[in-house]
Amino acid sequence: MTTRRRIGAESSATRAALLDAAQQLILEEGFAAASSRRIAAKAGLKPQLVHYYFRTMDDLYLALVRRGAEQNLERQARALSSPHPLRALWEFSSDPTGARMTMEFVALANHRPAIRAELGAYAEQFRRLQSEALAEVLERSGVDTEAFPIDALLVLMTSLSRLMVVEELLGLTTGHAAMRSIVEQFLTRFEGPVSSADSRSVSGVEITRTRSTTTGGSSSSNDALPAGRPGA
Amino acid sequence: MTTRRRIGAESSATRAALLDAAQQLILEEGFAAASSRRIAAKAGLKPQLVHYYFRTMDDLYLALVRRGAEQNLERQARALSSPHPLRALWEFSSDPTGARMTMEFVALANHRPAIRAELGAYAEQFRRLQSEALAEVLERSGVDTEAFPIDALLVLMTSLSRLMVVEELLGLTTGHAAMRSIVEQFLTRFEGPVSSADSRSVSGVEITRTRSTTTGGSSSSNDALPAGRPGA
DNA sequence: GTCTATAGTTCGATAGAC
DNA sequence: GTCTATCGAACTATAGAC
Repeated sequence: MTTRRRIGAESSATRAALLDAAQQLILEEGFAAASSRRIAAKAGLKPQLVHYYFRTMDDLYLALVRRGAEQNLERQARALSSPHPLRALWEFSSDPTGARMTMEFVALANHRPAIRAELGAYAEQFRRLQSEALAEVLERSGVDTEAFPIDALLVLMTSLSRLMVVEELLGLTTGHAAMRSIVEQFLTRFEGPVSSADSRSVSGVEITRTRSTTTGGSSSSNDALPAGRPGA
Repeated sequence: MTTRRRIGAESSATRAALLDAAQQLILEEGFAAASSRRIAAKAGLKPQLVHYYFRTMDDLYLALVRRGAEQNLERQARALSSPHPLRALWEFSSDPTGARMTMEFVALANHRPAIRAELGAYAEQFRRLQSEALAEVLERSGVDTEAFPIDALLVLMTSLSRLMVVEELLGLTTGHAAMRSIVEQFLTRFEGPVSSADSRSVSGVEITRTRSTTTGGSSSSNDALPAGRPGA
């Protein structure tokens, strides 16, 4: 079926550089701008190299989903094991860069079955991870998981953070301050007030969106698509 | 500045047919598929007509935003004036077709300033309309708007309906049933149980997504982009 | 692993005849 | 208002030399 053609190794630094460039382009100008030519140009490489490492553009996008998802699974695991998992989770999924990246991919997934399948599978993993990690923590905290199941709480937190990020992109902030204050009350009630120790370092959402050269394109060098599960 | 060239009247039936075709294409295959050539083909017209009615593709997309937004403002006004405005609002913003259309446009807006501005403006209008309409109703219903301001409630309802719709597109439904049952409790508490009279007829979200010919392309003939405000 | 060369599409947009 | 004709650009993907 598929025309047999040489394909570069997954471990290649060039390949990683191409993925980095693609990610940056998608974030800055959307998928329409992430063409093989432009990706290569941004990475300082020849366009044909894109097709050497990825048979089709879909393959490239898929690789991007996988890489981002793996990074996020790790980050989320760290967040969930913090002393204040709820708060960490909230901040994690409130990261604008991650939300934007997720948005782009979900829109793409809507019309590309292969990407939808991949994204859906990871989304389930993300939620399961959250669910399991919070189960014991919340029982202890005194949350009434009878009236408000953990999975529902996760849906709630995810949806709120996602929507607010996206609305802010459009310049719409009506009701956001009030909503954030309510969330803050909730977080404080079950995990105590903000301690300057958490947040930042714990959630690990310190996005370096400004890589443009190729130097040192190791697998951990790129930080976009960092927030919550893909699903908003 | 702009090259002067003839532009067709806004009242044209052909123009409406082009917008219909574009909307359908976006819904089915995303913006990437909504090219001038493909839009014309779907409408059974010549590609050049697209540029006769719209100077650029951005102009066409903008016209689509405007038309959809106006339709939605009307629908939402109807929903809000129903005997059960909260429930009507919930069902209105839970419509999958509207959510998908909004998603596409938000992703586009993210990288096209003109569209972002237009979408943002409408989003504000939508929320203001919701806010004003619910103000009196809720005070009466006994909702504690001190602890939970109306605008925050709107953010909450919008975000929940949007996220669940999108997640379902990906095949992820964990926590949805539990969340819906909680929402249902809330709605029942303040507006009573479901009466078969509301829903369907009131929210006006009876989508006719299956137009493919051009016949009768009046301005009210197309029903996509029907749900909630654009903002998720 | 990276290069040159290139086939084959599709795209947005315009000019000008009817 | 709709048509024919067309320019110039961008795109995905492949073959084959180095």
